[in-house]
Amino acid sequence: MGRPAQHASDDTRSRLVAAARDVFLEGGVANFSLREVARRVGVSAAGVYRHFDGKDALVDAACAQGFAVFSSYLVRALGAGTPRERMLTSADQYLRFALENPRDYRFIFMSTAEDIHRSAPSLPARAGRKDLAAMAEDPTFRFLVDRVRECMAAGMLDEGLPEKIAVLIWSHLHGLISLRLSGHLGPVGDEASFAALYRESVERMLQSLGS
Amino acid sequence: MGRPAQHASDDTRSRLVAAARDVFLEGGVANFSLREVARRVGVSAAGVYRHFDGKDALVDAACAQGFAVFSSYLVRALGAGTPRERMLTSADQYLRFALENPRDYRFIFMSTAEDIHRSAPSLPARAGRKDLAAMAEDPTFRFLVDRVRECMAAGMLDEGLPEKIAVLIWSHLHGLISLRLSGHLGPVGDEASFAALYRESVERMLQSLGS
DNA sequence: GAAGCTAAGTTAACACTGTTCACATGATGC
DNA sequence: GCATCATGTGAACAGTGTTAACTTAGCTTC
Repeated sequence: MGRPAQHASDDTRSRLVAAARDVFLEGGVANFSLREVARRVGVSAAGVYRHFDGKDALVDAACAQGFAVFSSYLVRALGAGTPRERMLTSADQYLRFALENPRDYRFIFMSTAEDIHRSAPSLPARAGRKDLAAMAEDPTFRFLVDRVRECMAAGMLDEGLPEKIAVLIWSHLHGLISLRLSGHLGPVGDEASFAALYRESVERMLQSLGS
Repeated sequence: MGRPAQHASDDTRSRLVAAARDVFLEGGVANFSLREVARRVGVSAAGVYRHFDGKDALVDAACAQGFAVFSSYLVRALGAGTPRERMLTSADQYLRFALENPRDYRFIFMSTAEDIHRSAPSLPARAGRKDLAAMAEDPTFRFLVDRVRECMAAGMLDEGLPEKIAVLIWSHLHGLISLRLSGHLGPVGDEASFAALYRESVERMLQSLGS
């Protein structure tokens, strides 16, 4: 509160994450270079270490900002009138984000912590860390659970564990998008017809989960 | 045929891809090092270039071998008796492969060409390359389309474009597995209960697509 | 105002990486 | 016997992440 400008000149810090984001979106994970980011901001490579613990932390910060953009897409769906419309619009926004920011989407949902960081802890370690407690904080999941819950309350989805239904729906959406983005879904054709397939698939999903 | 041992001593070549696979599975994409592979085989870094065009080609070779392992899982499903059993067993084998070789699964289905290679051509370029023609050769997709087709012939799936149905099913399976592997599915709990959710989900899917 | 402390930056170095080049060497074919 | 060619080598280059020692500007506190 009254503390006098704790992070007064974090200007370069934010310029670093902005540049990191640029570099990242231009070249992907493989081409990401801490030195290149430093170069663009006009600071020495070592200088970056005054603001971040290292390359990984810098990438994390860039990712966090990408996540903020994603949230801005989802939140627009809250403007819709009925629970059903909010659910459908959420799915739409989810798709829009993926198609308009494919690299961000891949980075957030298709890359694992192992891909990004160099440490390679085995799966159990990650699962143990994330299970239940930490997972409840995943904003994407919470958002979707909320949509499911209000659809249940409105009677257009059968009662049940909202988390379980949310998993089913999210998996389906993510699966379609993920396969599309990774190029395994060639025959679907252009973007418009993929979007159509996506919407058709969402409707079918909701219908099959309703009474 | 009669050509005298064109690749007589490709022994080191195959040892290179074996070592590459080891290194890759141990450390993931980020930690993969051509020099490390060369070191393990007992060859100089430059020597690798006698057998591969560079790091990317080496990774490609390792990936191709991983894909062969994947095929060996799928092909086991063909032993089942009825079309329905073959379909369900295929889904089971798909899951088994993913859970027993999570790194391979991620490498094959969750990483994009951009993640692996350093070049970062925009999405349209990739889509153009893979659309329709090349896609028909994707063994995974062909396999699944076959399963769908014979289920249609057996009357347990409604008639329609098998490719379209295959996309729906595959997306669903992949979505579940992908979210599980990337740690976004914490609350589902242990592996056994995830497998149960997976199977339940497959049944539901088939039922909703049947007459 | 002088002294001291801290945040933010520097340069230099280390141990890596992928890649290329000029060179050795051992087997093969004529 | 001699040339060819695949297969290997070592040295070098440019680039990477990271660390250490050093400067410097700004603020606090006597």
